[in-house]
Amino acid sequence: MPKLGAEPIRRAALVKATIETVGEAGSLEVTVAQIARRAGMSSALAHHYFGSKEQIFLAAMRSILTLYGAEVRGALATATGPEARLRAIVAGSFGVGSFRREVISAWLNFYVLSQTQPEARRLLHVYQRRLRSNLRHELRPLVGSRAEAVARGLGALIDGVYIRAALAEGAPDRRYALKIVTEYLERELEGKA
Amino acid sequence: MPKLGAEPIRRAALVKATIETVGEAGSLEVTVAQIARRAGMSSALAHHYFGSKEQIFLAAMRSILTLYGAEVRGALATATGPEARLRAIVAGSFGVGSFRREVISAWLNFYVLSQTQPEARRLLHVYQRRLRSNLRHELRPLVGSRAEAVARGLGALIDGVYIRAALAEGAPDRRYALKIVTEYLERELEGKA
DNA sequence: TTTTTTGTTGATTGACGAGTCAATAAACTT
DNA sequence: AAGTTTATTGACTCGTCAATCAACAAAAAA
Repeated sequence: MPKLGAEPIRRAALVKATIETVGEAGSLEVTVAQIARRAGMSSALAHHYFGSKEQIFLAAMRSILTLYGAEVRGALATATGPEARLRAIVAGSFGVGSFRREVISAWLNFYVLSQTQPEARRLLHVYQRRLRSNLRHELRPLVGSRAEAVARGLGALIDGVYIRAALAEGAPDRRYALKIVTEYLERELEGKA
Repeated sequence: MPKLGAEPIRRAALVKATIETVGEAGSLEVTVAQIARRAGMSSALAHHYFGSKEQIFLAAMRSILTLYGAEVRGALATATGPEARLRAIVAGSFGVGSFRREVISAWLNFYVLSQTQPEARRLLHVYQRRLRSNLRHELRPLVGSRAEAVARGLGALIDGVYIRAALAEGAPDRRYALKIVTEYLERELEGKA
């Protein structure tokens, strides 16, 4: 029963289902059929819209990165001054949308995918660069020449906290994650002014 | 042509080949046949000694974690005093044996495996706890009540630096990795004494 | 109303890969 | 010498899964 204009809805449903399925399975070794079933359609339809499993994964990854970017931008919107903006970037990185079990787990898996998949790698690089550039920009007036190193450290720490959250049992603790990264930031800023 | 006492040699060869294969492929989706070929034997023999692919992976993971532990202990052997010991732990974490392309990549993949595989998870937990406990122990006299938080931060940062190295192209830069983590440590220690 | 476009799926294909097995052979035991 | 244990592999089984296809249905266009 074709309701026209199904394509965008189907695609979105598949992307959502992919993140959930990969997140729950904790692995990319999920079948297109599993994803499709969760999204309420046949695997044939999933192939019809995305062409291949690879493309489904890439779409899911884009979705995660877009969500992440949106949360950072959202947090940044109301922040003025370098320190506030740095805090906003960090807070945005642990936003309620991104810092969720399945999303974290899916993110980790897509991270691994980036080792093999050129396009996945590209996507990840774009976001890493953007984050580092944002951090560096706000850090410059506060820590001068150390900006680059601190930006890299913060980036790595954020990744590290994510990866650990992926392995921890129970719901990931946003507050605690935030605290760790924020304290790092504060230590680095201490000798400022 | 059975040379007796082949078992330990074969097992070691398979473990080594597994790390190399997984590291190069950047994925756990490698076949037992690939691993076995690289180790110079048939896939049947690999199954004969390990029983299953899963067991092969676990053996490889144990090997990585054992190597890591050995490097940390090695660095610790000559260090006296909390600060020197902390530096040793960090340095050991980026030892020449562990902080190598294939090993890092394999490590990342086994990390992901830990989301699914109970035994892999257990192994990782053991090592994470040991690291944190070591760090905490040396941190206590230096930062007091902050020891726990700093230990967690350091652990996460080390993981984060590893994970980023997995994605970076070219040979991983030990010196730079070490610098980032060491500086974090120094900042935390600054207000000491 | 015929035709085209869009949506949808069950069934099938084709490849691949983990794990098993039977067979072969060299060494070691009795 | 006969029997047992250890080493080793080619061939095979069996399941799984990505991807394709033929076919059907409803809406839109002609």
